[in-house]
Amino acid sequence: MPEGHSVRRLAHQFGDVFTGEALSVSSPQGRFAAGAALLDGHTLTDSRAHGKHLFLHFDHAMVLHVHLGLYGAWDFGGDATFRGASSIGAPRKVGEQELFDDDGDDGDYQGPPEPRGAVRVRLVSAHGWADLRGATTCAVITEAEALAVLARLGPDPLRNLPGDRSRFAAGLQARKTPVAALLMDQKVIAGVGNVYRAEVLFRQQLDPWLPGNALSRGAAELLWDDTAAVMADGVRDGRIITTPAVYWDAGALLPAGEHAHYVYKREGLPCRVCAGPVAVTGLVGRKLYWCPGCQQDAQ
DNA sequence: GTCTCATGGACAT
DNA sequence: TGTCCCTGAGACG
Repeated sequence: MPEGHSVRRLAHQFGDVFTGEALSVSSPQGRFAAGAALLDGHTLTDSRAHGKHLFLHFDHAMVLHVHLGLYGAWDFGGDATFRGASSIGAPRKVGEQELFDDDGDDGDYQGPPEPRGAVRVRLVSAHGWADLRGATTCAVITEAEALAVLARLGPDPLRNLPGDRSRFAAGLQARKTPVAALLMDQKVIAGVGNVYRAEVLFRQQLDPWLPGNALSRGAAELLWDDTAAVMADGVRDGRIITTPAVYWDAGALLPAGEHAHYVYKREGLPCRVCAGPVAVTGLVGRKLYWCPGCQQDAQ
């Protein structure tokens, strides 16, 4: 899935291309027909992200709440006006990765294409369209219900509001759960997924099994700051890159070798720092990638 | 064609 | 801790 950085980019994108526009809302797949009818014809007034949750606010105080889950994705298309307004370029697909669809014919936009596959929701403005597929959550809720969703989420490092760092540090230190599990707990920190979890623990040289309450206040705050920094890079780049440029091939941004990560999906390969083999272990149902040499033996 | 896996999370047990 | 849901891509026959 899109971790928090992708959802933030999506919020920007909806703000840029659809805010202030009356939208036709439909569910080509049919599964969201009732929800679509509640929104159809209304104007998008605001677009917000918190962690992995996206909230599209409409002029009648109803909110489209979307969580992409593992497989969800949005894609976009439109005319020159739409593409010009887009912050991420359109047409685009934003899901597990961002793709540019180069079969788009800029010149003669004829409206949205025939829906392909299972399109849960389609939004259409005068200038463009957006399709949602495969989301875990897609629901029309009230403003109060949206606030309730926010209330059960932890601080979002991409917002990084005053007090968030302390709240995160306190959340870590209050529990004896392994720090690798706490980073995936959206009540502790919102927006981190399996890639950022593994990469940030490596960057901070933290043993994934270290209990939260064994971290010092300083270590917890550094973990927050590094997560905020690397996720902000992800918002800028539109992809998760956690390694510094020294590891990339000369030239463009990450060509041939793909050296974007330190440990994620690199099991068995030599660690970029200590050259020992990167390991993968199951932790609460997910795969945890880490370097025993750097993150355990060194402790 | 069929199977497996994936950057989640809710719920039951 | 296990099970189920959402969809599509790639590996395999």
